[in-house]
Amino acid sequence: MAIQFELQHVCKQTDARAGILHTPHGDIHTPVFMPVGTQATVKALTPDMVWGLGARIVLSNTYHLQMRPGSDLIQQAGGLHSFMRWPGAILTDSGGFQVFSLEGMRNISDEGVVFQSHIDGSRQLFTPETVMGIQKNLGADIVMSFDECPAHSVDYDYAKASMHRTHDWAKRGQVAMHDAKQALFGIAQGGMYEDLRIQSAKSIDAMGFAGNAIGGLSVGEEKPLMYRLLEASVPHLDPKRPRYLMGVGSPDCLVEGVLRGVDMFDCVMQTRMGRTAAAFDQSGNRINLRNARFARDFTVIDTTCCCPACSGGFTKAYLRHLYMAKEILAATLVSAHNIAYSMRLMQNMRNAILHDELLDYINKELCDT
RNA sequence: GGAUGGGUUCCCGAGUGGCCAAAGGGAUCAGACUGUAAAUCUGACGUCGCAGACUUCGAUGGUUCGAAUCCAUCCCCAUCCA
Repeated sequence: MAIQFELQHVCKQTDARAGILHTPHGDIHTPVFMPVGTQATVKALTPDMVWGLGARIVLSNTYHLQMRPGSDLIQQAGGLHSFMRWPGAILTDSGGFQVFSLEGMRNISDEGVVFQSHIDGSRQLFTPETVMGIQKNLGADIVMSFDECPAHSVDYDYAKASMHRTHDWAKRGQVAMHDAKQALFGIAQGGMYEDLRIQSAKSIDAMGFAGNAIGGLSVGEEKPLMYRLLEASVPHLDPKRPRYLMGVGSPDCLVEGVLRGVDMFDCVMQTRMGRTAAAFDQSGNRINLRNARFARDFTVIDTTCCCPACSGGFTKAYLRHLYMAKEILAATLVSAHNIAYSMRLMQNMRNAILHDELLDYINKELCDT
């Protein structure tokens, strides 16, 4: 087996779980937040910084790397780990999300998706089979099924058809992917419809993937709806295998996801915010470091944080100055901070789960949630 | 002292009789950011307000129904000549 999931403990107060994901590139303690490095880099950070923040697995992206520099080049470089010099585990997303985000430049059919490259406009055909081939070249520890991530506004009929297509693609991907060193995860969809979500979770789970993901959430819907759909899905996903909520990672969503039994999360928010002057404060609220009120604030973002920005003594006034001056160090420091915040939140929740006191922890430390 | 070109809302800069509270940049202020087409995007930016009103284009005076735009005088800036 490429990976093995060891379920260590289920919290007695909640559905939250603690576990260890054993991968060819090391063990990952769950629940886990995975920083995103779409283009074979966690933006603004060096691999050793990412490692120093406690990350042992990062994401990368099939579509983006195939468009540039090409998966054959990366294979030639010895695979993605070697190419980007990341010693930990890697999960590659299939490009399913790009089907959604590049809307207007693609055409979906049952066969696959014809994309227009956002780089040079060239026509590209992505099918479950080609996507598996690309991911094989990249060589990540965990690879994702090619799925369709429909907009949250799609009607029932479309969501249903899209879900069936995603199931079909999942099966085809499974047939196409038979690399013993790579674990394939399936992705449940179902739009904003509870019955479809349940049906999809059951179908994907039954296909016997190494792990199960829930996709298509946090695409613009209200949070209570997202939580409801999550609650509908998770019980139908095998507890012995890891559960991955894709693309979700704001502090409140991390907590809500863990509470409902999710093990893995990823999100671009931490690093994007770092580049756009937003930071998580000690309570997980966003602050805008460009605000004039920080001009003479000579305190760090969070005195309890051990990230390079906070432990290094970089004050909010200094960070604001860097943003105003468009200095790239700001992106580095605050991206690191935001990831550190998320890693620490997950670590704390994990500890609480192991002691059957997750609710106590949440009530005590995160009363906002 | 002479010649020429200029002085526009925080800055740069368009505008040469009404469609001008005045293009466009920048700066500033605020907001957004969830499997990254994002070091990006959106809004505000003379004053008070809901429509609307009021005060602005170096200064003062004038022409005109109407002036940032035309005229007169003055003040300042740049370059060149003495």
